[in-house]
Amino acid sequence: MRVVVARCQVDYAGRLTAHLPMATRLLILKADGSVLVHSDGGSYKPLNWMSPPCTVREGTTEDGRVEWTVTAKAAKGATPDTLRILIDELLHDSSHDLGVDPGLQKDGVEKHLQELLAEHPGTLQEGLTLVRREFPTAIGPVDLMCRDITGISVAVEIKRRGEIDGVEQLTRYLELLNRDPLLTGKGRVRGIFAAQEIKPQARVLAEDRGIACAVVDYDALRGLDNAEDRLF
Amino acid sequence: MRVVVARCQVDYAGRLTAHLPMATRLLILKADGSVLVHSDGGSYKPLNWMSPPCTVREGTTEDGRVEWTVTAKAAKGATPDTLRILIDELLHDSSHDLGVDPGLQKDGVEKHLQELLAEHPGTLQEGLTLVRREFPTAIGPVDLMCRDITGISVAVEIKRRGEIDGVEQLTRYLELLNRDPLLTGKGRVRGIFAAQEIKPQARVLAEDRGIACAVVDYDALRGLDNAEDRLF
DNA sequence: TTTTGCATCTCGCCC
DNA sequence: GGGCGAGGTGCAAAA
Repeated sequence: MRVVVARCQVDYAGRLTAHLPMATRLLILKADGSVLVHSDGGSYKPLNWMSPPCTVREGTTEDGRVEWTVTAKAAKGATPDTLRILIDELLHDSSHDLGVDPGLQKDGVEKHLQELLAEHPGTLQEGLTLVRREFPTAIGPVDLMCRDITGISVAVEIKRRGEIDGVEQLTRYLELLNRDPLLTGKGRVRGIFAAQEIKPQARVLAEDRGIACAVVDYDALRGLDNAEDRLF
Repeated sequence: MRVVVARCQVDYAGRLTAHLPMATRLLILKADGSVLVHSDGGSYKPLNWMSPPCTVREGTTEDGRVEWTVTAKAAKGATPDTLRILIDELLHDSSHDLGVDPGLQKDGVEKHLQELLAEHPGTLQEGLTLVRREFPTAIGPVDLMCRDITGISVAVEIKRRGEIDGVEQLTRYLELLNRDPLLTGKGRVRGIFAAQEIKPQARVLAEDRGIACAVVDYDALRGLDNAEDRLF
């Protein structure tokens, strides 16, 4: 990895064109050829960049300044994306051998929430029992298929943040599920939209379509789980 | 901006928990307190990070190693996100004054496509004329509201890539627009789904709902525009 | 391999 | 400040 601080000007041409006027920035050249251009603010997104696979060519302009030309591997029949970095003044330049990174270990995303709710469907609605997780349909799997105390089927869609498109998704599932006589024997399939946070518009749309909303407390669910673990 | 290369171990606790085992990485501390942890590969996304606003506190562990604790500004009533970086060996450490960045100038995204189609609605369908761009409705603006040769209103949704959620969006608009007697005078409002590329599933859904699909040639439209410029 | 859907998404616009 | 849509989205699991 090469780390450079330089006064530079950057031009990108590809799916869009973008231009960065001359200013001091941090330039990172990774081992795979990818390049990042960072300023001293903003979030993790660089001002400009080139994703791998790509190649960097170091050249010199007519007036003797260094210019890097980063070229992406061209897609079939298209002009490849290019990033031109014109360097006016080099303030720092160092290279480092980082080796291969062992990678990130994550925990606590939607899958985990689904596991916890599959273990404790009763927290969504009194008496609800699990039929199966990832219940397959022609347009994709329903997160949880359950049955309520009266035997009616209940489809549960789980999101971390409940927004309007999640309600649309559940609506499509319900439309399809309600054509299946095996599921509608005891009455029309109901829907529950479960999320750690449900946006107002999503709630309105869900209620308008007769879909129940359930706000899920992740920490409390994890607590339930740990409590049971201690019993066995 | 401080640039550090170090053998380090990183732990994040917040919306999820994540752990990075001890390895050599690039650490960037920006002027606003934000921190990025990069490996020598992947794209522009860091392995781990903390977004501003946040603060960094440099401390020492019992065994004498340096540890940075990055704490995000806490959301109301929630435990704040934290990032702990334990440094085993410092391989590089330098600070640089970058100043304020003048920022990125962009050109050529969806807005431009919308402008071009607003100029040339006839390329979507013979005889189509523009009523207005960003036609307001209660659930958001319709990209283009047009009228066809028979006087029927036509709502156009424009996407760079046409996927299923775009069809859903247009469907919601049409549902609403068709309740307005001012628009339905000459017949039900029709929909056109316009994109540079339309995914098969989106096409099927659109046709199932009586929505026409239009694949847009961005370069050809730009050509039309330039040709007209030359006439005046 | 391509497609699909989530993300500690980020970012910008408009209310 | 919150909501919503777009992104040169990135990313990984599934098909």
